[in-house]
Amino acid sequence: MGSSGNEVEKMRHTLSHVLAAAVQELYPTAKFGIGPAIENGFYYDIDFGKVKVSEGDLAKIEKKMRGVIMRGCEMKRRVVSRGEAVEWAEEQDQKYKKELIHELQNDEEVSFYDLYDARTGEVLFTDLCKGPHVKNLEEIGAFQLSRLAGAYWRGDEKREMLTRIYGLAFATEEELEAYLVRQEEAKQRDHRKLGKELELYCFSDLVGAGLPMFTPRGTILRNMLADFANGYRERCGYRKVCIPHIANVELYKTSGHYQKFPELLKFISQESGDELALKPVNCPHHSQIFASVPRSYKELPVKYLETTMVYRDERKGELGGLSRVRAITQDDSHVFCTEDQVEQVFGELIESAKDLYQKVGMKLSLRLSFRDDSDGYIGDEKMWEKAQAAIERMARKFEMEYSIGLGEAAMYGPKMDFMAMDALGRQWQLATVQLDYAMPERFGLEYTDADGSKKTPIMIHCALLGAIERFMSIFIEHTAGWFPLWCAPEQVRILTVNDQVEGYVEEVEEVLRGVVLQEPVAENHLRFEKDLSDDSLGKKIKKATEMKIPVVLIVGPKDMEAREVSVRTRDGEEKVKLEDLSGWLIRQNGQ
RNA sequence: GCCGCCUUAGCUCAGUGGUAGAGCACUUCCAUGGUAAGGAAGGGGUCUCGGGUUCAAGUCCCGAAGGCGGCUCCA
Repeated sequence: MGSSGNEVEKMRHTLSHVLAAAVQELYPTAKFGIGPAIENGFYYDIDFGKVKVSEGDLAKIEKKMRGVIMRGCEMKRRVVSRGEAVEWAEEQDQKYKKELIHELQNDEEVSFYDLYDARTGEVLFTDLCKGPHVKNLEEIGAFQLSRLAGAYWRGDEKREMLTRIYGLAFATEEELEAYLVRQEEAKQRDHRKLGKELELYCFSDLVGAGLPMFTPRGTILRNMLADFANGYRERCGYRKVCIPHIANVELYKTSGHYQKFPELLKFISQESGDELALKPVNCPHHSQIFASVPRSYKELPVKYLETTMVYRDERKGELGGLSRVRAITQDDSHVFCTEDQVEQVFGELIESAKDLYQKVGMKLSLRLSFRDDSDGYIGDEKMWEKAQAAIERMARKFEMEYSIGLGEAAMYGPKMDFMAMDALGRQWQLATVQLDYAMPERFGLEYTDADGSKKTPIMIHCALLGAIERFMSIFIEHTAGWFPLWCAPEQVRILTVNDQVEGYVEEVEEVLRGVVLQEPVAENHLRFEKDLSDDSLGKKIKKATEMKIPVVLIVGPKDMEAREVSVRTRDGEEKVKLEDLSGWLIRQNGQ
C-alpha cells in the first residue's frame, strides 16, 4: 500500500466508485451525480428519487461496499466516443451524467471506468470518470461511511437536492483511528460546549435563534477583546463614535443595501408610518457623521471607530453557536481619506491585524476577496479594477501570502480578509479591511481640496476582530478555554483549606486589589473571586480547574504561618511570599 | 431556506406501547479537611410545543420551534 498523498487520493476516489456500486445494487433507481476524493475521504452525490435514505442505512451500504471489495475487483479504464457516451447515459437513464457528458463538448472521446470482478469478468459498475484510481481494490486501506447530507446538484440551490454520502478513508486503520480520536478531542474544545461549561453565553428560545446573550463572564471577555482591538486604532488616531441601531430605510436605499440584501430586518413605525430598519452595517450611519459638516482636505483622513451590533435576518439553517448569529458585534472602523492616503491607512490596519493575531497566537490565512461577473455589486468597472489592483499591491508590499477569492467581495468593494479555522477545521472570516470607492459617491460625500475643488473621499472599512461573537468562537477553541491572564473573566481564585485563617485571606485580597496589569489592555484591575465554601480542598481545586481559572491561590493555616500563598497554575504548583505576590502576578501576565 | 439526524431534571445521559430513572449540580445536616469529587438525607420533570393513532404514547404518525452535520448564502 503506497502511502504518498497521491496514492491515498486515488484510493479515496476509487472508494467513491465502490460506494456508487454498492448503492446501485441496493437502490437500482438511484441517479448518480459526482463522487470526488476530498480531505480525509470521499463522497458521492446521489439522487435517490422517492426512496428515503437516512443515516441508519449507511451501515447497510457500507457492508455492501466491503462485499464488493472482498470479491477481488479491479478498475479498468475505457475510452469511448462522445456519441457512445451519450448513448450510455441515455440507456442507463442517468440524467446527471448526461448533463456532464454534454458539457465535454470539445472532447472527441470520453473516459469511463469499469469496476469489474477480476475472476468472472462481470462489470459491477460503470462510471464516467477521468480517474486516477488504484487498479486493484485490494489496495484500499481503512474506510467507513461517516454521514449523510443534502447537497444541491452543481452547488446551485435552484437545482435538485441530492443526497451526499460522506466516507472517511485512510491508508491504514491506525490513521483512521487517529483521525477519529482527533475529531473527538476537537469536540472537547468546541466553543458551544465550552461556552456553556465556562458560563460565557447562553441562548433562549423565547429571545430567538441566533441571538446570544452574554453572561457577566462572557461580557468581560468580550469587552477585553474589543478594548484590545480598539487600542490599535485609537493609537492611530481613530476616534470613537456612537450611532442608533435603527434607521429610516431611505438610508439603505441610498447605500444599496435595501435593494441587494434580503437579510435587512424592516419594521414600520406605529407613530409616523415610516419604514425603518435595524442596521445591517454601520458604514451608512458613519458616512452621515462625516457628511454632517463641510470637510476640508486638511482634516483628512477622518477616522471613526465603534464597537456595535448589527442585525441580519440570516436564514435559519445557517445559524450556529457564536460562529453565525443574527445580532453581530463588529469592532468596526471607517476612514474617509484621499487617494494618496490609502496606502498609509491600509498599512496601519494591516500591521495592526498582523500584530493582534500574533499576540493572541492565532495564525490566519489571507484572502483577497474580489468580485466575479455576477450582479449584486455597486460602482463602476474602473473603480473596481483600481481598488482590486490596490489591494493586491498592498498584500505584496506587506509580503503576505494570499489566495484570491473571486465572488467574495463586498457589495461596494474588494476586501482583504483574514481567515481562521475552527476546531473542526471549518474556515471563518475574521479580520477584514475593505477598500470602497463606491459608497462615498452614492452618499455624495465630499471635501474641499487645496485648489478649492470638491472631491469625493475614499472609504476604508475595517474590523480587526471581525465579529466579536465569531472571534470568540475561534478564540475559545484555539485556547481550549484557557484564556490568557489579561482577558480571563476570573483571573485569580482564592481557595481556603479551612476557616482557621482569620484575617489572612483579607490580607491576600488587599494585595490583589493593588495589582494593576498593564498589558495588553491598560488599567486592568485584577478580577478575583473567593471560594470559602466548606467543600474539601480537592473539590475546590477541581471546580477551579474545570472553570479554567488561570491562577489559583490556596490559602491555609500553613501558608498563613509562612506568610505566603500556594499558587496553582496550569503549569504546576509553587509557593509565593505574600510580599512577592504582586510582582509574581504582573510577571505572569507578561508571559 | 434545502437534505438528514436530534430534543427526557439546572447539566450529562439511560429508558423502543403499560403511567419516569442515574450521576453531577442544588438544599439541609454531619465532617475543619492541604493540591482534580468526604459522608448522609432531601427537593426537583406538562418527557420542547401542538395535533393524531391506540384501551393505553416519553416511546408510533403529522406539524411547529430549537439544536447538530452538510448544502446554499454571508454587507
